[in-house]
Amino acid sequence: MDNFQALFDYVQKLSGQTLSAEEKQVFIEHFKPKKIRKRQYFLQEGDVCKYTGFIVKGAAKTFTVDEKGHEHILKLSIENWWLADFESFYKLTPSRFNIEALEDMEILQITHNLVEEFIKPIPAFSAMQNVLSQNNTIATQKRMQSSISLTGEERFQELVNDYPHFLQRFPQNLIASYLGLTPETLSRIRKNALK
Amino acid sequence: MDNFQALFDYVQKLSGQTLSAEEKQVFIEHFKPKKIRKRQYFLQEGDVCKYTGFIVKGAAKTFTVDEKGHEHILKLSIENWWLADFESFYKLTPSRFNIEALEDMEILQITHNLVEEFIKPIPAFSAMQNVLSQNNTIATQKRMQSSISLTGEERFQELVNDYPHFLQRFPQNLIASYLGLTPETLSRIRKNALK
DNA sequence: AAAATAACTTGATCTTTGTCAAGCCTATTT
DNA sequence: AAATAGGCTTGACAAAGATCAAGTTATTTT
Repeated sequence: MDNFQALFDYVQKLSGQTLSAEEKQVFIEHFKPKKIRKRQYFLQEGDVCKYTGFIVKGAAKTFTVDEKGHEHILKLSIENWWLADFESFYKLTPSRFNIEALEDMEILQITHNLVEEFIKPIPAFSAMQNVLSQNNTIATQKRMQSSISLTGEERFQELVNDYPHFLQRFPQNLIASYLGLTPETLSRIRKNALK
Repeated sequence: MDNFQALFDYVQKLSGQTLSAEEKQVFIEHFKPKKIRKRQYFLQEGDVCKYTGFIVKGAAKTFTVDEKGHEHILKLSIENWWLADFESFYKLTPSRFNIEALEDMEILQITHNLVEEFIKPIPAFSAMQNVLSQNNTIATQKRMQSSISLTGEERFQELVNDYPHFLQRFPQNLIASYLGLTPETLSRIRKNALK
């Protein structure tokens, strides 16, 4: 179960606690390894997000499609992130989002019920959840602040500073969408920035 | 301690649990009632946010000021919300935000340490925190999605649907800033919408 | 290697939003 | 009652960003 090492490392790092052999066994028994091929959907708009998946390898985008057929990317997710539309996952309501693999992926997936029953009782896991929730609140707040107060060019600069590896990994049309810009506009912004 | 009833109701409602008399006493012993007058600051940019406050009465804005001196409102908070810059509150780092009372306020405030030591051990409280954190994740995600994919007019319409009481309660220049628009643009949007 | 697909760039033009300035209400405050 | 401040609106203009169309360069796929 080589896949699980990444998950154990992640839980232990974020929680600052160690997992016993028994606890690791609980993870192995309830998380299911799954492969998702590039362009395959993890979640389709209108479906309930029954699983959350820990990304061992690969990357995905979470997006909506508007009436004009344009994609808007809410999230870009890579290794050591949790894949899900949490609104749908928590409430079991139909999702407004699509989640699609951008590369071949390996994930460890689990349902909400199994998390609640078997995984949350593990202290390191619930400690991890608290830390994760704080980090998320902070990151989303920053992104929201940028969105209401910065220009496209400034938001791009911030992305370059905060997540430089995203630029290596994802094509610019996806980055543009994530920033709330068209690909054309981002192309021009980059051109102007080379002064 | 009439003030505390709002807090008890809130914790019980969100957690779906009841508070015993002893637990209520713990709240009363550690939360300090505080009045904040209109235009007074709860937090100044550069200071550490040492307290979080439960709003019993009144309203506040959380905002930054850019180099041109323009305000950008990240949050508008009213009764039954928690007042804080959570990044600063959790990490005890200097805040990038200001929080200022828009009306005379009554809050119940407490430090991070006291929450951790005395309040979090109360099961209803930590259950409330989990629910709150989920609600927050969902709401912020929705706002972010709107911000990258909708026009100003559409974002305004969404606000009208989701938080109609905000329009009654706050002047339009604050609403505009919250939406990432100038007051002039929002004024024109409203004018055009009356067709 | 050829074909097909996806990604990036550039130009021309249109739309949305911001900026600056002025005027008008409507509450406070004095 | 006069004065002041805060908030709303409108106009003229500027800037940022979107759209449409075309052409180019890379990557995959066959």
